[in-house]
Amino acid sequence: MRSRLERITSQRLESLNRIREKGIDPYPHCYHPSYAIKEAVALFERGEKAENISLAGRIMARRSMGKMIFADIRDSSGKIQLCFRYNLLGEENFELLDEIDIGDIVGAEGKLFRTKAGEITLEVSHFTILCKSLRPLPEKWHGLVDTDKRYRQRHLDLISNEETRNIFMSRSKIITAIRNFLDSRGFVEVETPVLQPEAGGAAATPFTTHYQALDNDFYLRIALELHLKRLIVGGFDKVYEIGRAFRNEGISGKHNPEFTLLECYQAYSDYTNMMSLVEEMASYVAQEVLGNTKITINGNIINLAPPWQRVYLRDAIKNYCDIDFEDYPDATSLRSKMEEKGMEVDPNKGRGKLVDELISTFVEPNLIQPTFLIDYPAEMSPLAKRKRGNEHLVERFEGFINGMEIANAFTELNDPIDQRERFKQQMRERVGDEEVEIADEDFLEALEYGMPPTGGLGIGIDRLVMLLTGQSSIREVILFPQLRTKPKS
RNA sequence: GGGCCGUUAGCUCAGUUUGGUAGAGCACCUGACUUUUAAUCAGGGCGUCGUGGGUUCGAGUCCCACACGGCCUACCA
Repeated sequence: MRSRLERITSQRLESLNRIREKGIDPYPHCYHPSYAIKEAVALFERGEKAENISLAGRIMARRSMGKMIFADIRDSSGKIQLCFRYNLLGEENFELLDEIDIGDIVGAEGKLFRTKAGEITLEVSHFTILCKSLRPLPEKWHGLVDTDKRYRQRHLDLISNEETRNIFMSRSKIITAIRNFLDSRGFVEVETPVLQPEAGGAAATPFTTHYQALDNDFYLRIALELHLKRLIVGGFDKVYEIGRAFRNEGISGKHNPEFTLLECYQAYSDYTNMMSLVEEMASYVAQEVLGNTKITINGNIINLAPPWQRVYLRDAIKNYCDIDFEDYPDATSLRSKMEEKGMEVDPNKGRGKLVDELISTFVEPNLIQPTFLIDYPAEMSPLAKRKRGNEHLVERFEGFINGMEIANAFTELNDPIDQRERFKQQMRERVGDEEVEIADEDFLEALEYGMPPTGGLGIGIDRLVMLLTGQSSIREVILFPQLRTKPKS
């Protein structure tokens, strides 16, 4: 027994053969429409002549009236209605329309007019089959809804759902705007290795791979930091990289194992300069992409315009959970205080990770308006420079918007002796199999040549896109999010 | 990793309470129609009910296991 799908596919294959029998190539090599659909519509609306124009796109709907057929086609710019008339096309061409289905891609020439109902429409004088589609598209009212299919078959999601198209158009515009912003300020974009002998620059579990040519196990990078700082040593005073980082950790609505990270470093700067950079960049990007620095999420109006609120981390934690981390100088005492508060605490966590837990549990959910948390405990941040006047703290901030961490930045540690000591301290204080910063000799040696005072910044691009497109799942802003392999049926 | 919910036609969904021949809309096929636009009208056929076991005279429906997905939770950005 044949399924519906098999019937439809075989009907379309028969149609394909009939097209070939007429001497027509159903898969021609190219077609050059004179306008994108949106341009053609704009032309017509301005009252300019729109005759002998050509358009191309996928057929999304078809309404046959007998001797007249309406069809909607869409290209990446927009949608337009085509009108095929028997007396204009002639019998042979009009009958060829029998072989054209929803989902096929066509080119059409003719002139634009406005129908009685007021819709701008191309009256087709000639058309060309550009690609025969063999499978039926998802349903026209609801589109493709099933999340599993939407992520696995993103092409169908993009064909069917305008919202999805808009999100990824926005994503592209956001990244372009970031590049424009940084380029205009004299930053140089670079590319550094994804495959690394040590996974440094953050504390996270890396993916491992084997480098055949070197007969060595390698890691996929978990951050961009160390190589970029080596470029600062090399004299690139303003550098950035937008690239994929990989962390072999949980998958959730806010985490994809491979994610896009922006890191930028500016010599002769400190973390206060990076705060200004973040504020200005975020509001520039929002203005460019949304035309506004105010965004609405979950009914909250969030204003990205500078200045963002600045709160000392110590004060924020005191404020939201009444713990002053300066009263607890080691992991043991802080852990018992947290347990006293009824928290279940992983005994493998060091003091830095414990403070991090206080932030994410008590503070982060409350930071809806853009907020910088400032000055972190030194053991949380082995790559950051100690705070002027308080050696237990480092000059670091994280930027939060809508209860989500967006940015992380510090005054970069450029004292090679302290840097070496801080790596050692990480290893010393490591408890169990806790992930900590790995000492990277190439990086340490570079620092010994001298790195100018430098401000550094990391921004999770996927999360920024979530924010600017109003999405609550990271999978909605990544074209092909990580999913388990489906078993073969 | 843990908890809850879900998986039925190419797509969107009913049907599961109370076991008794598998349903609708879109899409598709045939016919009518030269201003439709969720076109309309008449007719048509199409299913490994996620997978594998079990209970039963009989399972889409009840039970067990597994797979995949969603949300929450845990680690992290």
